[in-house]
Amino acid sequence: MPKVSEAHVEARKEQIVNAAFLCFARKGFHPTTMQDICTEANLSPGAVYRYFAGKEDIIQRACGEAQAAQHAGLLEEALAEPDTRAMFSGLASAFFSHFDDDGADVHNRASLQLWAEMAVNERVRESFSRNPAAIRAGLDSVVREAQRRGDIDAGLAPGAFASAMIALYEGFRLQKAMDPTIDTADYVRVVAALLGGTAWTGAR
Amino acid sequence: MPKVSEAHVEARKEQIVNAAFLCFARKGFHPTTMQDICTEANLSPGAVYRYFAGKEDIIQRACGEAQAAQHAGLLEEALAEPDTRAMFSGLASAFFSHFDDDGADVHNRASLQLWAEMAVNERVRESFSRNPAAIRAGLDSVVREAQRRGDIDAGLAPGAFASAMIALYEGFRLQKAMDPTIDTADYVRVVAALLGGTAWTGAR
Amino acid sequence: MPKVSEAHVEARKEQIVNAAFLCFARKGFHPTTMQDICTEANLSPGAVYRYFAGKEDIIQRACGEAQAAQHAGLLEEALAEPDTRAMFSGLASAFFSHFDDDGADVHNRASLQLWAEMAVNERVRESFSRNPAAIRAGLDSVVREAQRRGDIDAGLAPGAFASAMIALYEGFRLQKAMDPTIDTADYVRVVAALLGGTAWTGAR
Amino acid sequence: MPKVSEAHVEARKEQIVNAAFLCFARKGFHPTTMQDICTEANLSPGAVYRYFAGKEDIIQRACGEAQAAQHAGLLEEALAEPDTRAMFSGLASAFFSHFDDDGADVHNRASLQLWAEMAVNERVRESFSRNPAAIRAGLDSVVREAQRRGDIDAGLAPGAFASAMIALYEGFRLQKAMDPTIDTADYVRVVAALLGGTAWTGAR
DNA sequence: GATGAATGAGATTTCATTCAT
DNA sequence: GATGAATGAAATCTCATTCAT
Repeated sequence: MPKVSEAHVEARKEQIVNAAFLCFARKGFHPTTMQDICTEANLSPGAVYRYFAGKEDIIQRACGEAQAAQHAGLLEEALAEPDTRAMFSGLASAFFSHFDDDGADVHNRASLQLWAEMAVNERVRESFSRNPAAIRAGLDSVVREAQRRGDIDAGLAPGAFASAMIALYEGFRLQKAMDPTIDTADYVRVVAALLGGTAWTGAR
Repeated sequence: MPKVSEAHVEARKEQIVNAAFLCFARKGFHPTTMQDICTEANLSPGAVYRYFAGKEDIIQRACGEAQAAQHAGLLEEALAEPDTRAMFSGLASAFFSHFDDDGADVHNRASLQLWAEMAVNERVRESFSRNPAAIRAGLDSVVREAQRRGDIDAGLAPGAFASAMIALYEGFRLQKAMDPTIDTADYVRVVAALLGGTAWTGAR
Repeated sequence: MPKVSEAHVEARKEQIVNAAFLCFARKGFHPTTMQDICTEANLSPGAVYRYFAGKEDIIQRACGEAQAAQHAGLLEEALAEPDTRAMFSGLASAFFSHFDDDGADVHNRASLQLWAEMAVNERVRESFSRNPAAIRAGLDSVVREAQRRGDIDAGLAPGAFASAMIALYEGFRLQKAMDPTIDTADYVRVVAALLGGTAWTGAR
Repeated sequence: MPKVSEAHVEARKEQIVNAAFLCFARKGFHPTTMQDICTEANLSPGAVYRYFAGKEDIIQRACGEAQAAQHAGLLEEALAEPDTRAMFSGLASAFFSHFDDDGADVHNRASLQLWAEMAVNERVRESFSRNPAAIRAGLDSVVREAQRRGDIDAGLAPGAFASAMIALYEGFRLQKAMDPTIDTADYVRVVAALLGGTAWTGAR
């Protein structure tokens, strides 16, 4: 009896969060009304409030969803790759592989809402800084390893280099959110070339 | 009648937009109330409505402000620089020079709000896509020039390269908005090195 | 879902319109606030807005109510009466029969508000000119019939005669709205006498 | 010095009241804003408040204007006419003579606003019941005189007869306010015929 | 568990009125 | 005297949340 219930509860929560996620991507957090979410989820307000304490709560959960794709796991894999260029281009491929999925633009727009909210809402910022921090730490290790191997200029600050990698990732998402027709493959090639030192063909 | 007005009206609008800008950076567009703006501007609601038709109108003007710094003029200057590396590092310095100004973090947070709003609000998107488009076009020219000189791999799509440059810029702003203590100088060095081909020190 | 709704919705709308009607009669359309209506209806603002789109919408419905009494049906009955005098006095009795009902003065004052609004508000005028037009057409037929029978001077314009009948009706309402103590029975006698040619006792 | 001033003051008041009158006829009392009046009068709010204590005050004065035409003087003249029919038709002509003047429809619509306001606003009602009362009294005398002469059925209540005369007057104005194209001359003929006993051509 | 009608605080906006210039 | 910018109370309307059924 509790087992069924538990599954049911999770299913309902999922249903609501998905609906909310869609609404947020469409209108942003604040312009989205509870009614919007209820309508999208085919549920009554009362039902929604059985599963979530309030709008804030739903935003939190939906934001978690928005971040879910950014699995830090990739980074450990990357470190195992002995060829630095392969490591970088592998990372680029892995990170950008979802950008042409179905619904990726929904995800990108929602992600933007999350960034904006984090900039402004302490609670959300605290909730969601853990994952980015982990990724940043992972990238940091990757950069240090590349420097240790002598492939990346040891004079560059590893943290700043990691920032640049994050910027290449999130900054592209920004642009995709504005115009989903931008070509991802071309972009990935540029990123791999920049990191792998093959973009520059002039004099060293 | 016109004696006081002309200048006075502009001053008042400025005053209100500045107040709004601050509020937006603090709370985001939608959670900011007219009352917040009035309080910040030390003005009554009636006074604000003498100068702006409504909240939407203020958002528009404040967004304009948020973009103002992104002067396309720099790009024409850059094209005149014969040394490609100098061109890139000049651009990087110029673009990032405002990131440690007083109030830069306010600007960054507000900028994030604008991105989020653009993703979601057709009107705002239309109003503000012109400037980014101009910058993108300018960067495109810069990249093509670098390829013509043989300094950048001609096999890379210039538009994608421009996207990467924008990502390095906006993606850093994202991170600064979350954590203003990130070091800008280190970051600029990394960007210049990536673009100028000096980051990679391994085998070509 | 439909079980309660159907009837309940209508009942609520009725309740709100009745409350509004009372308020309008007391203070006029524009000085009546939504809060007045809510208080009178013992409902919260949110509840009222579930049933009506706004104040304008309520005014429309309340105006419909204000007109409801003016049933064009009477006129067809009247045409069937072969004696012209009986026809006129029957009409007079029927039309004025509601003037001493409970709440008639509320109705009269509200009616006045409607006239004033119609004079000034295109939308309301368009919504409510249909019923008066029908009544005018009906009276026109009545007058023509009386002329055909030779009881009313054929040289008089039927439309103008109909106007006079309307004036005797609405003009009395005006006076009742100002002073509800005016005697209706006396007035009906005068109207019947004027129309039936028995008021004048001098030389023909 | 005080003489010029006084004339000036009166001229300004006139100017403002006229502007207000026009606005009231266009939009009604309450929807008309002070700004509307100022604009129409080509005056600033400050100037208007020098001459009137507030909106209420202007409404009062404008209402006075709306009534001004209804000069009780006509009634004394009427009593002097020895022929009752001539008396009635003279009154009708006199009373309705202004209905085709330039600006009569403005006046009619404004008049309607006044009636509506009187029904609802004690202060206005008190201010403006004097004139109608005088007219009613005058008409009463006229009716009694006609009854004394044997021309009007002595069994009819004189007050009710007077009410009918007022109704024929104000009720027509109502209709003119809705549709200014209604023919006045035709209507006056009907009124004179009704009162003078010539409308009924059937058996006595 | 689910529903959706109801609540009521609070947001945006208007406008009569004042007052420094 | 005149101006019109500024005030701020009040009006309309929205929406997160509750609760009887």
